[in-house]
Amino acid sequence: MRATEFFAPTLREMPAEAEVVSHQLLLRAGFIRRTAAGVYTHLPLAQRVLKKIKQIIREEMDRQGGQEILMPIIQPAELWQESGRWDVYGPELFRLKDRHERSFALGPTHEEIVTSLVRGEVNSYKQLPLMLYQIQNKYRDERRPRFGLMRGREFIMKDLYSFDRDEEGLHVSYMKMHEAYNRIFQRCGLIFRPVEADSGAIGGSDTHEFMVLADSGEASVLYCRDTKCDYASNVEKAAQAVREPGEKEDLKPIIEKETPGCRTVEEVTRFLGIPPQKIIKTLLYETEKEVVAALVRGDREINEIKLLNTLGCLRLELAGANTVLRVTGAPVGFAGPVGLKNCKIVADPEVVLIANAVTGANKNDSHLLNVNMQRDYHVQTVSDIRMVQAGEPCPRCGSPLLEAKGIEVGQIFKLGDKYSKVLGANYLDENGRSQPIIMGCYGIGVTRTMAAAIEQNHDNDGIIWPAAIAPFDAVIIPVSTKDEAQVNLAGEIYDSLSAAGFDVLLDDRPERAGVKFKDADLIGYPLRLTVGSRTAAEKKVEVRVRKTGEVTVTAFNDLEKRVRELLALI
RNA sequence: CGGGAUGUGGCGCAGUUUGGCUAGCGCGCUUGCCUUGGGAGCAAGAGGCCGGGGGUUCAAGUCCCUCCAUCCCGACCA
Repeated sequence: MRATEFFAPTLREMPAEAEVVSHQLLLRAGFIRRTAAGVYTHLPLAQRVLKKIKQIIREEMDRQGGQEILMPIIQPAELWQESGRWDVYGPELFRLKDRHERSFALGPTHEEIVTSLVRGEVNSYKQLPLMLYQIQNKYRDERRPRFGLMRGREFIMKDLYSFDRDEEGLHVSYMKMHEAYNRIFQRCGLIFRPVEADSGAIGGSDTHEFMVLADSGEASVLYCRDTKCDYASNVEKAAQAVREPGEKEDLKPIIEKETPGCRTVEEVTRFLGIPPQKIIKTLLYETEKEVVAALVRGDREINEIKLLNTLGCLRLELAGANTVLRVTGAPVGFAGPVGLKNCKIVADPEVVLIANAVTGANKNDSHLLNVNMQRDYHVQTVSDIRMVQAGEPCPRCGSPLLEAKGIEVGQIFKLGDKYSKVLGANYLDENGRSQPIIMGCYGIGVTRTMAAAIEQNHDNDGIIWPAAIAPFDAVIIPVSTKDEAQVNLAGEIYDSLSAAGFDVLLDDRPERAGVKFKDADLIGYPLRLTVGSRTAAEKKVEVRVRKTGEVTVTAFNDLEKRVRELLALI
């Protein structure tokens, strides 16, 4: 491809609408343009990168036995009503009507479609296992699309669905996808981690998220410092390590103490001169069924996802001031478990271990000292309901946990019979018995992976593409387009590298060298091949590695070999 | 959905407070000259329903009402 014919409109200045690096650089370097909020047009550069990512994905899906199909974006409402998600999915589902007033949705995911396909075609255990996938646009009417391609309303996703006879079969399929995902992101040149994750509303099943580590990531990941231990988890899910009971302390008599205006843990610790570890923090939550008091140590934060899973409820929110007053008899800030009635109490295991604790007295401006579980109060449930923090011991090996920010680029999920049951996707086993097909689903955000690669690989000058997904392997820059020797040599290089199978861009624009260098750095070609007066006469080429800035001079005859070597290293 | 901000040539912005006559600047774009190793220089040009609608006024980019769009923070997110 020649730059004079190539559509890659770069911008000198940073567009005002972009905040995150990947968004800024994708716009500036001429990869994308915004069409509507959260909806983008992919220009040739982006399309090239996406093609390479998709190709890697296809190869790895096929290697594990996946078969590519293409399902419709437009999905009939009936199927969604059948699965129950027409009502559950909410406003995030793009809905539309045809001229006959029939309702449709733009697919945010394809469990309904694929399950309905399989239920019609698969009847026997002999047809299982089966893995079907597609790479296609997805639609989610996000409340707030943001960060460019990181969270759009239209995005490209690979989704594979596995169909097995039983849980064992599902586990095999799941591990195949786990392996495939590791290979995919590795091949894309990304630094990532598979982490344990919360399974959300579906509950109970295994799920892993694949996180590209980058400071701009929206998710927090905890992982074991010991590289031999592979524990890594989304903070939402991270379990606290089992703790030994501390030194025994004699139980002291309970005392009520006035603590005027001390509502927060910090205020109470300062007023009473005690460490926050001695405080039981009591938070009231409302679910769709009841009011619940959640107890954690004063220096800890509640993990609402864990609490929600513990309670088995659908909705959970912090109780308002009126509810707190009604249930505890005191304003917000003085709740405690002692004497608390008409309210379920859930405690974190750490709370059990606190001897002579301080809690709210359920009375304005008062706290209780020397409170002890069993003697002074009882709880219905003891369960891990708090956030784990960096530095705490790994639940598997005890080494300290480290924290990192991650961008979720993929998730693999054991669905079980959730969709097969409601949609009636069954097969006959060897005994002629009808059984629900056991399913799994496995997604990769393709456009998000492109953005994540930039978040992880850029500098002040622009993008630094990993070679495997770069739009071109190299750019060839003749310093002066008026120097015939340079132009001819650049042309020869272009022809020979193209013939050797490389993707190369010849920057034949009649621009000054500086302009072409700046654009090359911005767009992020892994290699830059400069043909200038210094070297052209000897038929030599300067090879510059974008990532390291390293420059070497190579004879034209050795260039193909040199390029191959360098690309393999990057 | 709550809070905040912004809409003026392709991009980045000034002008709006205090209404005034022909709407500016930088970059980019076109043509010519010149230049060619890190976004050169000179000259001449093209390009604007000042987000839309309604209103106030002799007069609106500027004031009022309303709608829309976009971005940021939060809440939310199989």
